[in-house]
Amino acid sequence: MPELPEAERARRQIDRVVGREIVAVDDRDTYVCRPHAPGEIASALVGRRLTSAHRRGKFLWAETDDGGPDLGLHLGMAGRIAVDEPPAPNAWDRFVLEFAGGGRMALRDKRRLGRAVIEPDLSHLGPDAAEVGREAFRARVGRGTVALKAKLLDQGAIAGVGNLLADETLWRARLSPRRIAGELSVEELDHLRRQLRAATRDAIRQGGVHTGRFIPHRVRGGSCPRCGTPLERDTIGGRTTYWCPREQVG
DNA sequence: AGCATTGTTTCACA
DNA sequence: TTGTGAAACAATGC
Repeated sequence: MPELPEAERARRQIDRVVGREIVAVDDRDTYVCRPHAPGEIASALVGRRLTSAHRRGKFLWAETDDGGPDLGLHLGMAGRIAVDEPPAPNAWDRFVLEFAGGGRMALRDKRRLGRAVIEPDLSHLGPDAAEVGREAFRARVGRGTVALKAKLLDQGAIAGVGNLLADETLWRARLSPRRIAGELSVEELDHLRRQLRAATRDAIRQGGVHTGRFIPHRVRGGSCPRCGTPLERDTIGGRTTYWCPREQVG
């Protein structure tokens, strides 16, 4: 599920535990917690409190009190943040904070591609896709010879757009995913940015990227919800891509 | 059985 | 050096 909208909802969950004292940490999953050894994150956090929750693109982090280290979290392909919910039955809680008084916060992730890390490095991330300014968007997205779809997915260009949000945005903007990023006009780039912000805002408000106008039709045999044309399907930028060959031309 | 999957990193290659 | 594309990663669901 996790793209920018899901990550923002996860950030708000983390916000709920700000101020609580951490009394125990389960960091035994050495894949999710790599490169940390078991107990490393625990010893850095036990006794502290989270003081704030932040997000850039799909990456989450929380600051800690008394100059403690930041805790970085990523939802990977299937993760979510579960606050004060009973432990998952299938060992899907890959990383857990337990708080004084019995509450808990878990990174719940079937696929195990999520991450928990101390002092995360965000230097490779571009500006958040929901907040990037017009000039930065033009400069970062409107360059290069890669397909437009692939450019939207490049977290170093702008951060937060995943496969579904990219398809939803391109459909709203009526731009082909195959366009060359560096060949878009300034007008097209500004229009694309506006549609991206709208799609993102709607998805956050309505509960996830699934709730888009295009995504429900994004299946084999699906057709364009505006004009009824059967959707095209191909791999672009390494990801399965659906689009309307009639409206998203060129 | 085989394939696809809403993400990221690494590596080979032009 | 820069950019691009494929593969690997883990696990589940159809």
